[in-house]
Amino acid sequence: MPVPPSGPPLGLQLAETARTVSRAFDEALSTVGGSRPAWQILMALKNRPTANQRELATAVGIRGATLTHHLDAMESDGLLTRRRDPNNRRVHLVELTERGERSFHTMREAAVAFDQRLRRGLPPEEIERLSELLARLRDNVTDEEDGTDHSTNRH
Amino acid sequence: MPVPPSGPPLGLQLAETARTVSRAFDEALSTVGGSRPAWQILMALKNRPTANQRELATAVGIRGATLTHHLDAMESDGLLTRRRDPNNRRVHLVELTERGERSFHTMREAAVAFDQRLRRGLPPEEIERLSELLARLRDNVTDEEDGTDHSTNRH
DNA sequence: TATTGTTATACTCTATAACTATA
DNA sequence: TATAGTTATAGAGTATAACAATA
Repeated sequence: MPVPPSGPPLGLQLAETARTVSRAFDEALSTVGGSRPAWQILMALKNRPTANQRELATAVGIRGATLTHHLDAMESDGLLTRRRDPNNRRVHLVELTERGERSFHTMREAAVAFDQRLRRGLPPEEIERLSELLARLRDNVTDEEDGTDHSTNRH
Repeated sequence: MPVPPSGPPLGLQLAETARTVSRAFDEALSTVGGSRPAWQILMALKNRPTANQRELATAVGIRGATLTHHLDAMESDGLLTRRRDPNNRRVHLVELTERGERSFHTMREAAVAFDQRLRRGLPPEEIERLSELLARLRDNVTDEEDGTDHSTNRH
């Protein structure tokens, strides 16, 4: 079985980078009292105000029960409210509070600062290139049209 | 406060890519009965056979207690043995068993296959470039010589 | 019955603190 | 006392399964 001659497995480098960077990113957020899940949920809410939870969970990439878990914490922190949709009382509309707005902006600043740190020494073309490469990696790992059998229906 | 004009925060894209790719990588390993921590520990062991646990933990980037946790599982799976170092009986030497060797090779194949999937459509120069960019990102996030105050002595 | 969300429970990875055994 | 490792415990993030409320 021919093995690619290229150096250390890309997957490994990537996993390592992923871990290192994610850790630093999480830490940057927790410094301002945030967390990655909260940040992603807040962003999803900014994109679609008064979203229901199914939409949110999908946007954030987690399961409904996991979302509930985070929303409970964020609600008791006063970042958001949940209320029934009058049109369909099964649906809970999630909305940001004033405090949630402020928290979002604070986290956004932390994320931007983190970005600047991350970009140090990388000219814009490189950033652009990296951005494309990352998108490509996501696609490569998400798609399943490639002949080989990963019998993994995405969970 | 000037904010970089560039699109979606790089940190976010990266976190998202990291999560997606890490998840897929973890799944690729678990398909062959492995896991990321086990894989990293096995690799560290291949690099320095009969390492002690302090060295291993450092190589893998986790705490001693966390390593013990994983080693317990791997030992009861028969992948490795721990025995006292006769020269310094405080030290536990960790060594791969036959079965550990096999497991390593299986995981390595899974990692290589994952890599090929990850590389799809990326010519070697791009991979090389990506590899450098990733290293750069790790450095940017690991270093602390940049004026700003992250009072984070690396844990 | 189907859909939306919650509750109960558990798993994985990680960590800190207190402990044991050596030195 | 200092060092190597383990045990006890906890916390964050995630998941599945069973449930309640609504349609």
